[in-house]
Amino acid sequence: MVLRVYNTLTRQIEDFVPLNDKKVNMYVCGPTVYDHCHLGHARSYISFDMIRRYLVYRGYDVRYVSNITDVDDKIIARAKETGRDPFELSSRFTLSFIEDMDALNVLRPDVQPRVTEHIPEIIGTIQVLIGRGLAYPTSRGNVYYDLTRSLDRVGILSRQTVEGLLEGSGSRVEVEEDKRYRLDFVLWKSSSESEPGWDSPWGRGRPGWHIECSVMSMKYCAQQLDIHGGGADLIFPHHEAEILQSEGYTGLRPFSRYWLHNGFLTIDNEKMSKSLGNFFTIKKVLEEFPPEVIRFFILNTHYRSTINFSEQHLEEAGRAYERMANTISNIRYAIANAPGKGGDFGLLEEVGQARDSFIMSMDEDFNTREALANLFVFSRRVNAIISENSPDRAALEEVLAFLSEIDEVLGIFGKVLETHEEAAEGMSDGEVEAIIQQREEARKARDWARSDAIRDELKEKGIIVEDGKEGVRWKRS
RNA sequence: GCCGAGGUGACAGAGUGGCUAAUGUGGCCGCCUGCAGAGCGGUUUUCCGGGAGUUCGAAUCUUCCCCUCGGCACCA
Repeated sequence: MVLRVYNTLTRQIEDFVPLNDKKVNMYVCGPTVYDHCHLGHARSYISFDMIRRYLVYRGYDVRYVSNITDVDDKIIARAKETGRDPFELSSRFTLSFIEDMDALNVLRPDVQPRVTEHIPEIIGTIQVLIGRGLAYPTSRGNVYYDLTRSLDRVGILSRQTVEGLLEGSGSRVEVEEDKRYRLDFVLWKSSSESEPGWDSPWGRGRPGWHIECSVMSMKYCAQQLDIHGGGADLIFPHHEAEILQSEGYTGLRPFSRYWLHNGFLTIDNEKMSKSLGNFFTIKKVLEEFPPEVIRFFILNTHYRSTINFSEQHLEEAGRAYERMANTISNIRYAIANAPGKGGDFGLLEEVGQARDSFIMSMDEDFNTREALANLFVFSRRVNAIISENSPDRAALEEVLAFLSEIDEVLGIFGKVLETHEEAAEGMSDGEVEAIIQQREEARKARDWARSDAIRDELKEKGIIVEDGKEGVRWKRS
């Protein structure tokens, strides 16, 4: 079976063939840190995290680089508004971002370069572009990319036409007076005294928005990438500018073989925006929902589709997730009571089929939605086998091992799989067990009133008691 | 204006030429249970935006129409 991915460059699903056999160089545009990250960021980085994890699962040697843009006009503007130092602001939100990603179980990139630590490289790259006649400095200390040298490349990713752009952009964007051509984009921007800046051959200034990704991806990945990812909103102009800059610098085409873009996240069917007042930060949502549910919710829609967020949908996802988690806990209880021998009652075959269908779904452009649907089918069958038969321990452990195998990709079952009923504040496991023992005695005596009272009491303390065929089980809610 | 995505059961959301159109949530019924929970089974009447076409066969391809959403020079 071959992995197939949707390539924005060709607008088609293609076989995935890296430049270098099993080696994959992957670069994903990171955030501009001028505020806490929102759910849209979560969507994007969870998607690419999943893609990265799946590539590893399929045996690729992945180098994953994702930047942090820590100097930018938005940061400067926000710093001015709040009277803070721009660097203090950006480092604060960088930490916040990393905190959020850790919470969401997004694996850290192999390299996470910051723009402010790469100013010399950026200046060097711009110098080369000027040397090649692809960029020009102006008397005001700005440097622009000369788009008239690459008009044939405009729209290569975005499918925009020069005419369309000229028509559309004029009304919305103030044209910088020192630009030669209206569509030229800035590589280096001069800074005023009060703005952060670095010395350069063109005077004190800072990098333009697109150049940093070109520079850092080439430095830490390769001159030609296998995968370049980011949100769909970055297709134009950001990624197209990156293509022009990078290819202009290296002379190699294509800059990236595959361009992958995740779809938007909307709130109640509207774009998330501050003016609409429907702006959700990751931190805010984490206050109400566990991270694995947020992850499940996001993976429960194909990464390219628009995903519509609402509390209701997240609650629904929580219930669906619970179903999976219950299956895992059913398996564990079965293991605790399983005979050493006795056969697998078809479990091993189910595992084999589940693995095949997982790979089949994921191979088709990372169809996590279908993969999860298959997993629910698997889950139902396992539950049925467990409740009707008594498969032996080895078979049950095989099921658990499979779930933890695919969780290397999904990253949602960690808590349920790895920890036994985790220690919580209040009561120790022993104390809980002791109280449950009392209830067992009451049950034996058919004192249902007392038995139910104990169960209710424990529930108030966050302990859920369930009576099963094999005996009592309990968990912390 | 230009570019793009999409309209599938109560809701969410896969499927993109061919068995009774996944899966989850919700509703209803049943099994199990002292009860509850979890789980399992069943069920939720014509669910594929509309018309025309291609085809033995279309949610899936072509075409027209209607509607929704997004991008358009520093938003993941």
